[in-house]
Amino acid sequence: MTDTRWLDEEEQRTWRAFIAFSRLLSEAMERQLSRDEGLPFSYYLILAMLSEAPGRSLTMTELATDVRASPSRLSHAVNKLQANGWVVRSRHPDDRRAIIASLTDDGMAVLEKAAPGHVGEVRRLVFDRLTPAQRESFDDVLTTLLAGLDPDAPVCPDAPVCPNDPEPPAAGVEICAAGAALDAPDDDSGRDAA
Amino acid sequence: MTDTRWLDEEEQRTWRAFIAFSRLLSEAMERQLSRDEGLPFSYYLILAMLSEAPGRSLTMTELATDVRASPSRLSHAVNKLQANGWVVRSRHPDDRRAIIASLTDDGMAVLEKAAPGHVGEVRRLVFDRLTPAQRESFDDVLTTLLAGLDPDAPVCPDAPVCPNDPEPPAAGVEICAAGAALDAPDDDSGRDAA
DNA sequence: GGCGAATCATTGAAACTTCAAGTATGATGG
DNA sequence: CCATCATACTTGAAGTTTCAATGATTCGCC
Repeated sequence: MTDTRWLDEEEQRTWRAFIAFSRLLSEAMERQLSRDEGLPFSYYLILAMLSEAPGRSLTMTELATDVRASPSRLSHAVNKLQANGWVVRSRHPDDRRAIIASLTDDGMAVLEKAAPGHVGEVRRLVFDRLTPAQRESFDDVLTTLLAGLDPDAPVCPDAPVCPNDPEPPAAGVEICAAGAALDAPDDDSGRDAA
Repeated sequence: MTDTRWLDEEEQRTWRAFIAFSRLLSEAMERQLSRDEGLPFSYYLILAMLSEAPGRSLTMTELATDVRASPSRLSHAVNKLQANGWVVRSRHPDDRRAIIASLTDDGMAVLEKAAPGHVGEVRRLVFDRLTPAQRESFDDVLTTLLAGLDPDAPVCPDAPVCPNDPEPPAAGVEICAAGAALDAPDDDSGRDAA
């Protein structure tokens, strides 16, 4: 117990900076989305992830994994999103335990409306302030730490988070709305995919 | 609206890595403290900040600023901590609007008990995985970004967060429990405050 | 001295998340 | 076939945070 290896002064400074940054940034993101769209960030993330999925659909379990939420949390959240008409649930054809959540057109519209403001905030608060070298170091550190936190993290090893072209142009609004969807007129094919 | 400057592929990868890291780490910290001490991280932070303050006391506003919580959030949290006997409230001698929150001996004991496990987790998940150069880059990036988020952030400019020696050896358990307090036998001066 | 604005803090309701069951379906083995 | 266990998901209650409204007190100013 007393053999704890405490943090030295520099480590402590770094740690405090991280805590502070992490809180302030997430609050800023929440505030922006909440103010402009009345949407919590975690809900935005769900819509974004669905928008990228083939057929804009995923099972609850897949979706929970993607947004890193507990099954319970996701279930409650989808209840809300469904009540808003942004997501619908349907049975899985092969496994009747599973439920498929799909983004509706209304949900997609909400996401497309929210994306620019959200991306603007990310850019303003983060990327516009970093030199290319800093951005690269940042990425390096995050990747390193992430590996230790989540061994099987499919986060961004080589391939991007989302298997984004095994299907017809998935046309999702990415977490930060890479923009693909905003130009893609219609993939509304709906689902064959799912 | 359509003139949004979207994130390029690298920025997007970095941003997703940050989101993932941030969530996973804070969940890991919460889990560790909750499992071992039944204490939410935000409460731990309040105790830690109080422990570093002169006389182990701060006004609610000062405390809220230090832990970066809203006044309301802090008030609710202190209600809980007070119910546990870890913090007490008292009137400010000079400004009767203000309330002084002070860490009790019981609260200090809880903090000292919780610190080693918490620090161990931080070390294991973060600092043990970074090279000195990485740690330094990380600090640099965080400092840069923090400056933009919180202009008047007294986070760690030159002087450390807490005015830590204007008084008799403050002997606090720092956020990461630098260890000072764990050796400091007694500053229990308690202060007129409590 | 006293009015109005700003500051310090608290409260209750609503929103979100977590925790501990609980239901239903699928897979396994006798 | 049936018992058993694992998986997929939901629910209700409890805990924490946010939001809007409110009570005190102090400060600036005439």
